[in-house]
Amino acid sequence: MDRTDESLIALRRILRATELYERDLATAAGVTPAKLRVMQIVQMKGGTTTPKALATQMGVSQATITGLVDKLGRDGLAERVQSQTDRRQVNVTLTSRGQTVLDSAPDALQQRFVREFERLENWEQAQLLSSLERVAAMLDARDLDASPVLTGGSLMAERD
Amino acid sequence: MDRTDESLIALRRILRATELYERDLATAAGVTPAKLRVMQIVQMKGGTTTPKALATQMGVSQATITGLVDKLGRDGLAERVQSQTDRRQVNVTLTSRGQTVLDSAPDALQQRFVREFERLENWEQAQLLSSLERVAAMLDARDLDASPVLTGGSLMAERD
DNA sequence: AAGTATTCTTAGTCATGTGAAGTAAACCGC
DNA sequence: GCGGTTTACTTCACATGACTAAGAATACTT
Repeated sequence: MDRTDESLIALRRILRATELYERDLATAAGVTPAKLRVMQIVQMKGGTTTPKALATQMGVSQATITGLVDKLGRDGLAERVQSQTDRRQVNVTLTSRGQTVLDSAPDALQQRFVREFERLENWEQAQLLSSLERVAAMLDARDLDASPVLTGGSLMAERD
Repeated sequence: MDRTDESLIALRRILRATELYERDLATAAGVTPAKLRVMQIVQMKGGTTTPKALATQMGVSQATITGLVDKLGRDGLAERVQSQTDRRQVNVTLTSRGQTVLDSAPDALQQRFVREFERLENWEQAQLLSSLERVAAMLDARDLDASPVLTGGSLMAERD
């Protein structure tokens, strides 16, 4: 078996481990993965964002975000506030309960990766970082030559 | 920003890119991601496997596999065959149409990663492989001390 | 042979995602 | 400032993927 295959296998293990772990973590925190992700992004954006931004960030449609925000609202974890400057817009913010829940539900990757990573030697950390960024760039490239045509709609849409 | 954070960001980019890409690819092939995954695993296992093995491999319950195999059957992409040796067991195989579809829907990671990977210098490949395996080991539950219980039902979330 | 364990399916439920169609506000050209 | 277009979001109907609980059939163990 060559290195390409082995690398792919390692990559799949990473994806799989993360996916499974995220599910469990969300269950433990009493929120579903998608809702947790929304809350994390809201926090990351400084405590308030629009559905539009959430949809872009998460790579899903606005309709999906509407549903998630509805549920977060019902759970008392987030709120909608009409924007003053543009009344079409809605700002999503966390309630204090939402904050609490979020703080108690550490990020899946965070939890699992950080602990191990910080245990490594300096040079190892440097090498891992460099490799991960390399791989990310390889996968994330939006300017793929001869990229296979995928779906209708703008696939090459967004990033961050 | 320190290396830990940067590494996490890179890791997330990898996860996100893969997730989005997989969706598009499955859509383009006319199958859903989960069904595609099932077909890929069947092929990987040499053309036939049991639901049990699929469930384990995918990290999902058997009931889920039953549903997916039902749908693949309805679509004419896979078939169930009673095992001769153990009549509780079922062997899932691809139909020839299933084969065709699978061949025309290259693996998401494959597609995107291989092309870039094989372009790298020898030493770079070696380093990436080593790093990826390292990260996979870090994330993989099996290798974690005090790993949180992952299986169904109650999860005692541990906090550091 | 009886009891237990394993493999799979069925049934019911829930979460996540979509597209299409609708509403309301903002923007643009004149 | 009016009319048309674009943008931001919601609603609705529906597909997919996942779970648990319970059941049926077969195999294994003592």
